[in-house]
Amino acid sequence: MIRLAKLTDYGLVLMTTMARKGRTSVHNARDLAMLTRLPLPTVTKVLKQLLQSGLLVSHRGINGGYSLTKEPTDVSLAEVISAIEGPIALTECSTDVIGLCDLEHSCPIKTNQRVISEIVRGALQKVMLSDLAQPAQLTAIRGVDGKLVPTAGHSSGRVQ
Amino acid sequence: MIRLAKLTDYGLVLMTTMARKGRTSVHNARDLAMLTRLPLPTVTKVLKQLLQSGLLVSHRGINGGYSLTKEPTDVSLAEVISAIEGPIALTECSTDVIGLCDLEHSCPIKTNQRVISEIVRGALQKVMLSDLAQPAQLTAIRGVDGKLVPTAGHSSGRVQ
DNA sequence: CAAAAATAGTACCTCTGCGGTACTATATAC
DNA sequence: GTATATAGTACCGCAGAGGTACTATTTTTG
Repeated sequence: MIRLAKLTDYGLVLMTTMARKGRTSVHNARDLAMLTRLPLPTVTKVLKQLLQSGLLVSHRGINGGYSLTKEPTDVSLAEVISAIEGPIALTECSTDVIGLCDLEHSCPIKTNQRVISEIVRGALQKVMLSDLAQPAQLTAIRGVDGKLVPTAGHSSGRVQ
Repeated sequence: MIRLAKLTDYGLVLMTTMARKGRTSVHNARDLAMLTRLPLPTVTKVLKQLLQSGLLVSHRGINGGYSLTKEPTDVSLAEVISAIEGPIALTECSTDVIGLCDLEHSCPIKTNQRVISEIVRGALQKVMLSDLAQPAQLTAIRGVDGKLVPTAGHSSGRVQ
């Protein structure tokens, strides 16, 4: 339902937790599992994915662990999300992969769906990890055009 | 992967197809299946869901069919999407249902995830069915703040 | 050098829910 | 009354998410 996968959610929790301690501090999987109250095997799995996407660096052996490769202010939610669940695309049609859809050549809204994906992706690129790490301060967010937009009661909601 | 379900995609195709013919024209399931090149059983299933959500009105018997309840300019993508797959929420935590998440009381980013969902939902509420029905004319879209934003090459994409 | 502690990588299993199909009931036009 | 359409329900198969287990590798420490 336009829903992030659970593992992605966990990834956001882990990245946020690490971001709070600063880029240079090292976190091992066990401690992160304790802090986040998530099961250890799941935590290690997600950390491996974040590592392979380059969002984390690892250090093995005793006193080893993970740390952020970039400052929390330089990591967007879009990066974290796509690190775990691949490219952000609201429909298969909006990826560049061909042959996935029978309607390939006749789909009437293909181009528009790319637009939709762009809008969502753009919104997620505007929110940084540092924004999530400081929940109390997030009362506004940069809109698609980069300007600040209040997050509460924003605009004409016709739906729900 | 932050992906619309196929059925939702079909819903958008069907609604767009109907929107092109205007609000008052009646479409039966068989013709819509032909037009969209989608399997008839699937088309009828989606139409039923759109009907129950109030986006369509139906007329039974010979010469029966479906038609839009509102003008295409008054139907947002958010409405169509939530009609088929329920409330737009990027994580279970951002719905109002409680008891879904073990972290309920300790989740460090719960409030922020609501914000993320709001941003995405807001973006989808800004795009109307009439925008999708006229693909060639959609070169800009209203941003989160309501201002027009070009859809091509817009802004600093750090990801992908 | 050996043991302990951490990550790296792979493989596997379970189970939800999406996607698709079939069937029956009901309403309407002629 | 018959043909044609929608209304509603129930069912099935399967991909993929979520979770687990096991082994290999690296590094610190005594």
